[in-house]
Amino acid sequence: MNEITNTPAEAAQLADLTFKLLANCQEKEARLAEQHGLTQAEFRCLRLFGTEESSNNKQIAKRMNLSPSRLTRIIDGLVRKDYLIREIDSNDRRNMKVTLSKQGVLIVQQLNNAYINIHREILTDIDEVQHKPLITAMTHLLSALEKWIAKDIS
Amino acid sequence: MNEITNTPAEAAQLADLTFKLLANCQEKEARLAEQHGLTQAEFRCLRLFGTEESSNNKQIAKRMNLSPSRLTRIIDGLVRKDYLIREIDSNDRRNMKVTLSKQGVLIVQQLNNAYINIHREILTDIDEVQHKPLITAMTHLLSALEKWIAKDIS
DNA sequence: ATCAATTATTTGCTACACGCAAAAATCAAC
DNA sequence: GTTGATTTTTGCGTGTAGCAAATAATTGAT
Repeated sequence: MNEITNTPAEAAQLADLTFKLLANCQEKEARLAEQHGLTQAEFRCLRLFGTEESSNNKQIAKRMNLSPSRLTRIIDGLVRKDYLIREIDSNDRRNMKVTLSKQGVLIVQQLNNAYINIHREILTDIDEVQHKPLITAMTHLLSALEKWIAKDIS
Repeated sequence: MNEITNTPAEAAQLADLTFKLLANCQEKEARLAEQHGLTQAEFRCLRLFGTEESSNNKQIAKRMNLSPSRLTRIIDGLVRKDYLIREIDSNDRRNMKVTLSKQGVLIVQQLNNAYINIHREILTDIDEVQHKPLITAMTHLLSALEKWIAKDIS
């Protein structure tokens, strides 16, 4: 059991901040996805896919923290929209080799640019000397959060 | 049109951070909700409800950024679980007056404590001198994000 | 006082998000 | 070659969410 000694006020503030931040980030992602005719799941899949060569269903599912069956259907949608190509892996015919199509590569680039632009815009609204502290602080928060989540699979 | 002058590297880092933070916070909320036998929507509703006296369907929907019809069903669930009481407002019989039950008050307290405890735990994992900068930075980020979202209803 | 417009809630319908369990196909090992 | 493990897919149930129509109540104009 960890000893917890910091002031509760700070924890309460942080709780409130992450709660509100979560809602706003969700909204932000939903908007961006919609602007590109994608569902949120498809958006996340493409973004996580990134420039990765190719992968099979199960690997992507694991990285996205989703069930393989869910992934099948997300990829269904992206194949229907001609962003992904799904073909049987000739080495192991149980696997589906999933690859970005030409259009897929294109939209991933667009998506990344748009996503980064949003954050560039957001940064213009924050005092420049705060930028590095913000990124440092959030990096710490993220790793602490990841640790908490990993731990709590009790 | 705003001029955008900051370094793209920072924007890309921030994009990556908020993307990952979103996924992790979602996971965190889902866990907490599940531990209390609530769906995520119910969790958010109760948390937003907080210690507020009472409210009607539409007001809650507006605050939660959901449609009134969606709210009807979320409240349905919370009434079935005996956390909320729904009765006709005698002043205006079109309104439903929604109030926390005794059990409701209790679980909201539990929920808040648990939520704050998580963040207290997370803070123990971050250098103490970083706490205030973290909160300051995230407050700025949140207000910048809120501004971006409000603006972009173009 | 009555009737039309407005407002709040609910219900039916639809679409997406997600996981579990069973089925189908393939591989691996004996 | 049969058995067991692995990958994907399909069916089904549940949760999330909004829109449009139906219902009920209020308000306002005549």
